[in-house]
Amino acid sequence: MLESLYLNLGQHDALSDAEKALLVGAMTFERHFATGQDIVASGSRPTYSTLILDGLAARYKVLEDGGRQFTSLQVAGDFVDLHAFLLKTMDHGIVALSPCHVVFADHSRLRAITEEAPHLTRLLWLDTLVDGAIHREWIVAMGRRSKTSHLAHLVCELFVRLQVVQRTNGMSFHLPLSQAELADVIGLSVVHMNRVIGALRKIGVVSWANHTVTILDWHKLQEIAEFDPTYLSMTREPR
Amino acid sequence: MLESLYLNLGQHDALSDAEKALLVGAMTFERHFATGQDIVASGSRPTYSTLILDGLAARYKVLEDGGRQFTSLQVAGDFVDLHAFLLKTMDHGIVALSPCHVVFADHSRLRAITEEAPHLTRLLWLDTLVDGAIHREWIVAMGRRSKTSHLAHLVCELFVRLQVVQRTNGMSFHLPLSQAELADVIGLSVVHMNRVIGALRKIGVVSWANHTVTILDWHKLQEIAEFDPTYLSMTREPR
DNA sequence: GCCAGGCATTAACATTTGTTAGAAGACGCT
DNA sequence: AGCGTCTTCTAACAAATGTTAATGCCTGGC
Repeated sequence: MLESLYLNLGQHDALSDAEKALLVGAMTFERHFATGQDIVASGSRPTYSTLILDGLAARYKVLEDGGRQFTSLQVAGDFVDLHAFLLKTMDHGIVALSPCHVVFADHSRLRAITEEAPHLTRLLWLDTLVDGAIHREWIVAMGRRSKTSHLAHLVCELFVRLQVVQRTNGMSFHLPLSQAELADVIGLSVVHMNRVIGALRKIGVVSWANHTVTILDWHKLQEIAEFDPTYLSMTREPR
Repeated sequence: MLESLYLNLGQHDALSDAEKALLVGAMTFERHFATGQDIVASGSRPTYSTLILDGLAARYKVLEDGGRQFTSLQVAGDFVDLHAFLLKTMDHGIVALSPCHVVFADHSRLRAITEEAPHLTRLLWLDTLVDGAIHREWIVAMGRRSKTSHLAHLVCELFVRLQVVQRTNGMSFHLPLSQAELADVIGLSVVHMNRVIGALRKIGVVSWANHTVTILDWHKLQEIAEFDPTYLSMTREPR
């Protein structure tokens, strides 16, 4: 059941069978969320962390004027709120952007892992560190890239992350985001989001229809995005 | 010597004397960096993590067109590259924005801490999680706040963080950043950065001269920024 | 005290991005 | 098939932000 988690953690360093067993042992019940449902509410103090088995979810904050900003996208194999294990209080919400199948890991059992399984603890820590690295890359994209480059970068990142957990299909992947939602990822108005998608299409590096993105020219896309996957730490080495 | 680190980690949960001793034991040599010097180079694979004892530093990335974006500001008591302990390869650089006094913690000794001191490990992990929370707040600011609000938010955040490590002076703090550097924090041109600072001054919530920021109206500043310090996890509770 | 260079500030203009509004298309429901 | 609703896409205009350039200020070196 935890295949996607093994793929995710395992891309950084080898996972032993004992460690896999500990992860399985940390899981409690499963649940399905419908598109648009909140998986974790802002301000809550969860006693479990949520692992996505399938689907797409996002962290977000809402401002007083109603503006919404997504701060991360989470795919299969991602813990959406592993940080809440130590941060305790959620300062943001997490919403399902597609039907999501998730499983909950008890904080008390995660704590036991930190007491007894140092290597696995480091891998879980690392998982949150990669989260941070992705955040930094997003900050760079928001601050200093053109919007076209930003979108191209997002496509590169999602493609690579989805590939790791075997959710790509050739050079295509499913991206169940409306343009309004995408605008809340990039930090744009819907109208301009539409212009930017149009620009990428016009250049001919991606086709984008029916919530399916197909990369037509990976090399050129990567060039536009200045995409360097180093920040995703995809090399397998002792950690 | 590690007072600022104790203040930083200790704001989240109590630190025992044994834990303080472990931290002291992890430290190797100290060093001073001049303003503008790189503390950690992008692409390097450090075998130690760097703790700031005094000074201001920043993580940054540089794009092909020469554009620079800071992804975080680091103050006394912050580990600037604790994440490199597990990420291994630096995907960004770290530069001193003022004269910096730092001390290096050996990765092998940090690793020993993860093997033997679970609670301290969780506190170090937490430190990197707060880093991530700050990143998310920056993403929200870049994507959905007005530039004035973004700057106000930054001032609020820095004031609170500096207060924790006792680097404020009443309602003032030292901010040794040129407007060009500040522009690389917010993601603006220098000219517009100047306009935005002018706007905050005009509203009368801060005075800003000689690299010293004085908050004249905290309540109003917080309101403009929609600043809610929850994300900094400043409550002391079992972790 | 004088000079050079960096920094802050302003102006004028160009470009990007947002807003409002509406038309056309897609999609589920009955 | 028909309907309503959400989504995509466009247009026209408004506002925010970037660019280039010039000015004056301040500070450190001589």
